[in-house]
Amino acid sequence: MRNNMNKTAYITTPIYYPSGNPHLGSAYTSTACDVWARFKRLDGFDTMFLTGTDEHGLKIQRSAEKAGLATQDYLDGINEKFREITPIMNLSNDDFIRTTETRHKEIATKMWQTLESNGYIYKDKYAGWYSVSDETYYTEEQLIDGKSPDSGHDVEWVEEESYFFKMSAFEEKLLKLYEENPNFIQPSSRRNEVISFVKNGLEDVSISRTTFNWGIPVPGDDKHVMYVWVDALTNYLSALGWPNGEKMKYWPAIHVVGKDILRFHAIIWPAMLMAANVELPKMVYAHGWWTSEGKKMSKSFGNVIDPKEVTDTYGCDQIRYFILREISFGNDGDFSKDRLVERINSDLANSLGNLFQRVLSMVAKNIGHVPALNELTDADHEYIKHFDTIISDVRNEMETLQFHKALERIWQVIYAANQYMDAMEPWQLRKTDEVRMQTVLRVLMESFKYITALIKPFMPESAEKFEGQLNWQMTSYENLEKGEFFSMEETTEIAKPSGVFMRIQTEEAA
RNA sequence: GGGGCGGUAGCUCAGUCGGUUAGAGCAGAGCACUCAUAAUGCUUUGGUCGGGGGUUCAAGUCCCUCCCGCCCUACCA
Repeated sequence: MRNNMNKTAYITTPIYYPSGNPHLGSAYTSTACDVWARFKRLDGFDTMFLTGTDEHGLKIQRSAEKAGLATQDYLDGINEKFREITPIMNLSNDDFIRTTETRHKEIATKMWQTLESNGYIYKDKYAGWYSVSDETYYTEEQLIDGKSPDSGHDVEWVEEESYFFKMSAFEEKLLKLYEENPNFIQPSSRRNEVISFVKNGLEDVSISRTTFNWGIPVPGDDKHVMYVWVDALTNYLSALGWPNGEKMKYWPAIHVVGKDILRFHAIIWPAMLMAANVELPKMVYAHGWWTSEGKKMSKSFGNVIDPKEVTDTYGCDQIRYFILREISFGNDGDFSKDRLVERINSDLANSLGNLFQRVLSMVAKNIGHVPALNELTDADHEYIKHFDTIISDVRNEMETLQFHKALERIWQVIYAANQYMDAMEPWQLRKTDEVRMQTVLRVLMESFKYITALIKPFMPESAEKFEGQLNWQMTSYENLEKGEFFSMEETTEIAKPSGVFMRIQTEEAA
C-alpha cells in the first residue's frame, strides 16, 4: 500500500556561483523546479526542493580581496542577493545550501573518504599547458598556435601533484546506464552528446588543486583543496544529511541544470555515486538559454533581463507563466517584450481571466451563490468529459518536465469552456429559462476547480485569487480525480469578482 | 577535422510504424454575439514541408547529395 508518507520527491537546481547578480537564467531554472515541486506537493508527494550557492574557488577569493573583505564576510553579503530570488520568483524551496556551511563541508569530506576507501582515488601528477593569466590548464588540442585559446597568452608546461578519480573505470557502466535508462539524460539531443562524449573514452579526472586554498581541504592532506565539482555536486546529498540523515528518504533526485554543466551532472556525478555506492539520480534535465529581444544578453547591448524588474512590471505569475509556456523545456528561447505582452493578453487576460470574469460576474449578479444544478443535457456531458483525464494528462507531462505541454493541455479546456459558454448562451437563458441558466453556470463553475488546481503550481498567487472567488479550496489532485465533478454547495456565496489577469495596454492602443 | 541536432503557414512550433484534402497557437481578414477584461465564438487568407536526386503503388516522414543555422568535442564555473 502506498500512502502519502512514503511517496517522496526531490528536485534540485544547480548551486549558483555568486560571482555576479542573479539573472534570468538562474531564475528560470529555479522557477521550473519550483513549479514541479509545487505540483508534486499538490499531488500528494512529500517533496523536497533544494537550491543554493557554490562558494568555492579562486574567483571568489579574489573578488573578496578586491572588495577588501574577509572571504567569508564577502560571501555572506553576496549570498543575500541569491536568496532574494526566492521572494522575487515566489519560490517554495525547502532549503538553501551553501558550500561554505559546516554541514556541507563535513559531508563532502565524507564523500571523499568514501571514494578513497572504495579505491577510486589515487595520487599522481597532473600535467598540462598552463596559462598564468587565464589561471587555466589547456589540453594540447585546445591550444591555438601554441598559445591560450582564450586570451592568446603564452602557456607553459606544468606538472603538479594531484589526486585523481578513477573515472575511466566507469565508461562501460555509464554507457549501460544511459542505454538502460533512456530518460536519465533529457532532452534526448543532449543525451546523444553525452553518449558520444563517453564513447570517445573517459580519462581519470584530477580532483584536487594546490594553486589556491578557498575550498574544502582534502582529508589528510591539506596542501590540497578538493576540485570544485567533487565539492559542488555533493551538495545534493549534503542537504539530505547523507548517508544516514532522515531526509535521505527524498533521494534519488531529479537534477535540473543549464546545458553548460550537463556533462558534470551526467558523467562525473553518476560515476562518483557509483563509486560511493549511492543510488543514482532519476534524471538530469538540461535546459536551454534565454536570449533577449533576439540577442544574447549582455551589458553592452543593454538587454539584460533583471528578474526583479520584470516581475515588478508584469507580475510574478505572468513571468512564471511566460518562461515556462513560451518554449519547450530544453530548447533555447527568446525573451521578447512583445511576445510577453502577447502571451499575457491572449492566454492569461483574454482566454483565462476573462473566462472566470464572465462566468462569475453572471453568477454574482444573478444568483449570488453557487448555482443550482438541474437536469444535464448531452452538451453538458460532452463538456464535462473534457475533465475526465485532464489531471492525469497534465501529470504525465509534468513527470517528464514538459511544462509547455502541460500548459498547452490546460489551455485546451480553457478554450473548451469559452466555447461551451458561447454555445449555451446563459445570458439568453436568463430571460427564458433561469433554471437552465443556473445549471450551465454551475457546470462552468465546477469545471473551474480543475483549471484553478492545475494552474496553481505555475501561478500560485493567481490560483489563490481564483480559489477565493470560487469560495473553494484545492486540496489535492487525487481528491479532485476521485471526487465527483459536482461537489460545490449551493449555499456557498459567490461575490462580484474582480479581474485576476488584466490586459496590458500596448502603446498603439493607449 | 570528428560527432549530434534542426531547416514545415508572417511568427513560434506539432506532425507517432511512410498511407486519404499537411495541423495548432499567435498575428491578418470577415461574420456572429453582448455575460465578460474593446473580451468570446464561428468562418477564412496563408505552406512547391531548405535545394536536387533516388527507393516505393504511396515520402514532410526512408536513402544519397548539396546549401544554411545551432550545439558538443573534459578538468574556469
